[in-house]
Amino acid sequence: MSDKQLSSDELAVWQRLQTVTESLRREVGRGLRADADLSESEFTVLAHVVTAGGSIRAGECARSIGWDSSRLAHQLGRLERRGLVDRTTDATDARSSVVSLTEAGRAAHRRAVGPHLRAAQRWFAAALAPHQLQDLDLALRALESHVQHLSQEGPSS
Amino acid sequence: MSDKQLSSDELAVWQRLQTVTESLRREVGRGLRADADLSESEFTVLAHVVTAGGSIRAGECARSIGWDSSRLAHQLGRLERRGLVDRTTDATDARSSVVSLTEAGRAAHRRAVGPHLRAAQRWFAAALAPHQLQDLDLALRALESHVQHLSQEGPSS
DNA sequence: TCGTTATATCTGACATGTCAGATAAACAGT
DNA sequence: ACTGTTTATCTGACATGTCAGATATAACGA
Repeated sequence: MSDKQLSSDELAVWQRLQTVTESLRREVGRGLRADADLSESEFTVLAHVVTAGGSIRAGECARSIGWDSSRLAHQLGRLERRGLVDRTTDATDARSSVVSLTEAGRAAHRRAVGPHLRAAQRWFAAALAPHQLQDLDLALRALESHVQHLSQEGPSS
Repeated sequence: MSDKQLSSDELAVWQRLQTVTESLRREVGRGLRADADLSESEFTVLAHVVTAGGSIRAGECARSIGWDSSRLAHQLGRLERRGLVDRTTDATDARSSVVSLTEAGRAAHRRAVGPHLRAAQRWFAAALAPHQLQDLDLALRALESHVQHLSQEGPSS
């Protein structure tokens, strides 16, 4: 389609995006592990189940997080082994499974949400002036819709 | 230190940053695997060795990438098994090991660099207007120095 | 109903990332 | 030289992520 080449400025920003977000993910994940003994991925799943009201079909959960079903299935297996969620087959569609929080899962989420918000404040929000936050949001929205658009159609150019 | 709480706007941008960068990483990585049979991590290591002139001490490589030494050691093990790099002990310091590219490693890097740049153009740069790129860069620089500053001193607030 | 296709989820194999701790060499002070 | 400490790297255990393919159910058409 377009044969424009990447400028060195663009490359530098692209690389900075990678390294900075990777550091952030690592540091915040480390804190969550230390504060609440949950990985970022575990917390994400628990949070989405909580938001859905305590139980949700697996496929819907995967879609809302943005994961493929395999990744979610593995994570659910680990969460189930840890006793934080239950899986039961859906009454109206026996292919589907319904994920629900155990009491321990609810407790783990409660324990994690405060530290998680504080970590986001400390590592992320504290670094940015209001206009920078706004600019960042606009750029991310543009990227978000671009990526969504691209990944729907052809995998290659 | 500061007890400011995260606003819902800030939380939304934080979450968007996570999801968008994760999608980007996944899609670009998928393309690199398809185009050049290299993972993003493998390519990163090869590229840093190339930039260093074809060989580099392991610790310096880890620092330049921003990885801890364990992560690099595992990746080097895999790259060595694939025949893309060699490891030899440094002549001047027997604790240290020197990583160098094999001919296959050089070839793999050559094969990957074009597709990788095109992927960055297609998935990232194509989505952003020049001023958005600039704004994003400024926000990322602010985050970068903030993270670097924080991770040097105390691990907790 | 039967056969085919689509959908929802799971599984196994393997690559990757993180953590704690092992190993070994260099260094510093005595 | 001896001892303790620091530095550079590696290893093993385990959690995570990705891919291909298995399994089972639902949905649809002949």
